[in-house]
Amino acid sequence: MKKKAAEQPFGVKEIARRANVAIATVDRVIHNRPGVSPKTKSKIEAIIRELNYQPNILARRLASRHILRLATVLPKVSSQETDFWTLPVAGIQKAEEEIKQFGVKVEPFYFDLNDRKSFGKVTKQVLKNPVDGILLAPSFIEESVAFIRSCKELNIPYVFINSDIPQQESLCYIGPDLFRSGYQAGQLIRYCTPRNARVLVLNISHEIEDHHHLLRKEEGLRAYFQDTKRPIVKKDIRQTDQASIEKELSKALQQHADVRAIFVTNSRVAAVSRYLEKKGIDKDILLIGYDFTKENVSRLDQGHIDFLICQQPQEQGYRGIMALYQHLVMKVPVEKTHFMPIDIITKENHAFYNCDDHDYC
Amino acid sequence: MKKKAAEQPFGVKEIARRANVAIATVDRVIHNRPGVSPKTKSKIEAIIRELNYQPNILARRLASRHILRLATVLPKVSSQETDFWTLPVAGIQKAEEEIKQFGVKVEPFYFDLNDRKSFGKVTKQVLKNPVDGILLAPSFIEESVAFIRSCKELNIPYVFINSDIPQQESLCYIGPDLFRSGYQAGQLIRYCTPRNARVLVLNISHEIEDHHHLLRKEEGLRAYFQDTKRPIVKKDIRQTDQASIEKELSKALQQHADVRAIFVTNSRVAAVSRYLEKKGIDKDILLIGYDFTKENVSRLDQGHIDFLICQQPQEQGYRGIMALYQHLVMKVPVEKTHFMPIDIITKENHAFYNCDDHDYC
DNA sequence: CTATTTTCCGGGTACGTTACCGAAAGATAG
DNA sequence: CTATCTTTCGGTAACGTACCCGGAAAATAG
Repeated sequence: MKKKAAEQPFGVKEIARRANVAIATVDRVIHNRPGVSPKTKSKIEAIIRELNYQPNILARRLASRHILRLATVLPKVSSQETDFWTLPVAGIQKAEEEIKQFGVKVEPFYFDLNDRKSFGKVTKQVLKNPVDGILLAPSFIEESVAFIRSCKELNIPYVFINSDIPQQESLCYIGPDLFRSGYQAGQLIRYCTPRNARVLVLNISHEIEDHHHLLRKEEGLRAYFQDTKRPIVKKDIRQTDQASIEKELSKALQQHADVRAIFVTNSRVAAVSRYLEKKGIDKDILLIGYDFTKENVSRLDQGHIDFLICQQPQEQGYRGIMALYQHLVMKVPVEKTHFMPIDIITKENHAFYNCDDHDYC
Repeated sequence: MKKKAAEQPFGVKEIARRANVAIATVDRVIHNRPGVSPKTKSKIEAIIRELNYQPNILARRLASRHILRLATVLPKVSSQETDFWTLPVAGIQKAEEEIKQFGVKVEPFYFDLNDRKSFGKVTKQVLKNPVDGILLAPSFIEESVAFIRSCKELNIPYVFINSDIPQQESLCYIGPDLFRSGYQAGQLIRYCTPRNARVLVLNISHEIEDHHHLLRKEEGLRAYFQDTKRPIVKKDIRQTDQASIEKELSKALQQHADVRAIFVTNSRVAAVSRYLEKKGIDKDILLIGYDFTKENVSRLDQGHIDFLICQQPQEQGYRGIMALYQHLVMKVPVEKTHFMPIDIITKENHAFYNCDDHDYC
């Protein structure tokens, strides 16, 4: 049951012995601190490479008096519009629970998705505190770019979650591949509707950045039907309240009476389903949308929504924090992109969707 | 950036001080070792409760000279039959990589799924070594029950993976909910075939235990169609080579020419798809099967299989090890069952299925 | 060449636990 | 009552790393 651990891994002590220096000196070169002559420094570095020295994380965290502070910058959870962000937040908390033993602390900051100014205010707030890493949902592109410029100056690593801003040298991106998820929706529609049934794409959002986000999904869908002559129409709805959605939707359906499938490019699909149910046409039109929100799941369960495409939101939060942790504590390189699986949720399987991370089972 | 950690958590030192004893004595009661009088023991225990003492895992692992040995008992990977188990093994390795820093070592043992005697031999082998925890795929029920009886006597915790033996006081079960996955298959079939198209259920396996395993899926499928008058036929195939499968399958299809959907209750679906392709009827019959094996994915990609139902095999391995780790190292209670999500894999999304855990993307 | 600064480095303590060794009690035997 | 064993406990060296402090050597100034 109990045995001595294999003494394979060498420590600073062995390095110091071989280099004929003190442990403190080895420590200095490991942390790239000044006070070491170039000669001894290179000698020690050579030995470190030779022994393939791997610092003992436990001892390191134990001896270190620091605590790592991670900040999350996410949209406020608004139960009225969509509670999508509750799940990433849950994942973040789970991650924090796991690693707080290791001296990591997570401090959440929230901005208002309907108020781009709030984003700037919150990010300014973040940088006032001492922070070692940032998890960011870059909902507003311009403001985000400005923010991460500051981060770069301060040498604070940041990871993007849920939507990406490419070429911004983030530590990594964690979230969906938007194009492929639209492509996936295309496949579901092809399987479940007649060959030439019309498809209606609905982008429901009043923020322009977010809109760009939705566009990629639409592109994916169109790419799937590229070679077929499937009729596809698109409708942008800029007001996200139920009444406006219904009005616009009604107009669109009047104009195209042959619509047999609706692809809502975000989590507002519940509002659409309510309209279809009211009109008694929810069984005639295939309805596909996004995200595992409470309301969406409820309406999926009642049969008013056919498919929900999800991207493991709580896992995104969990991995976002863990990526920072891996980078800052474990000092291991992290992959640049973590595309989440494209999960297809139905009435039948929703109860089992990541059931161990929350209370649905 | 750097600050003193909150000194909130009390350690053994503080406990010793308050109890007017030495640290060693506190350590003795913490580990329930002999050599402490009942009086001082209860006094120390009271203080521990009062302070809500949480041991520092890092210091504990650092100071401990022990290494934890976990054994995995899984089916051998046979590329000929099915390489299903490569993914759980990958997950296990990933977990080991993550926690070997903490003094955990994983030692794999493999048995032959086609030879129940090998199971007994391997498990005997396992108990010869010193082992602190076991991850077990209980493919052979009787033998497994005997094995875990020994484990219980030796007080070694064990977790079941991929298939469960209920009421066996395992630390936990990690794997699919078989019934619900069959139910899910029903839903896919309803969506993708005409209302009264016949469904053929294929159980392809020559081991009886395994068969019982498959039966639950069939039950799920039938449960889905319970109220409808959907015609369903079932065929058991006891020989798993391609020729036997084709012979039996051909017989079944001759007998029921109106079959429009085939539900293969395990990963042998590729063999079926090969037959359908050969006969040129792979486009006429909806084919649903299980598991993300290389061959299955390849044939899914070529359009010969329509859906694969998967249960995150690598995640199962990962979580299995982590559950033991959580229990043995972190000493936190683990949930009794981890039902994995029921993932629906298609030509369109397979490339994104847990792509960060292996090399498919 | 001496005085002062700068550069470089070693000693040593701390982090919270584990676990070994041996000492002081107490119990038992003779 | 002494000798021996047993129970109960305290002191303390590790574990591998971080980091402070002070001292020697080297560089610069005077």
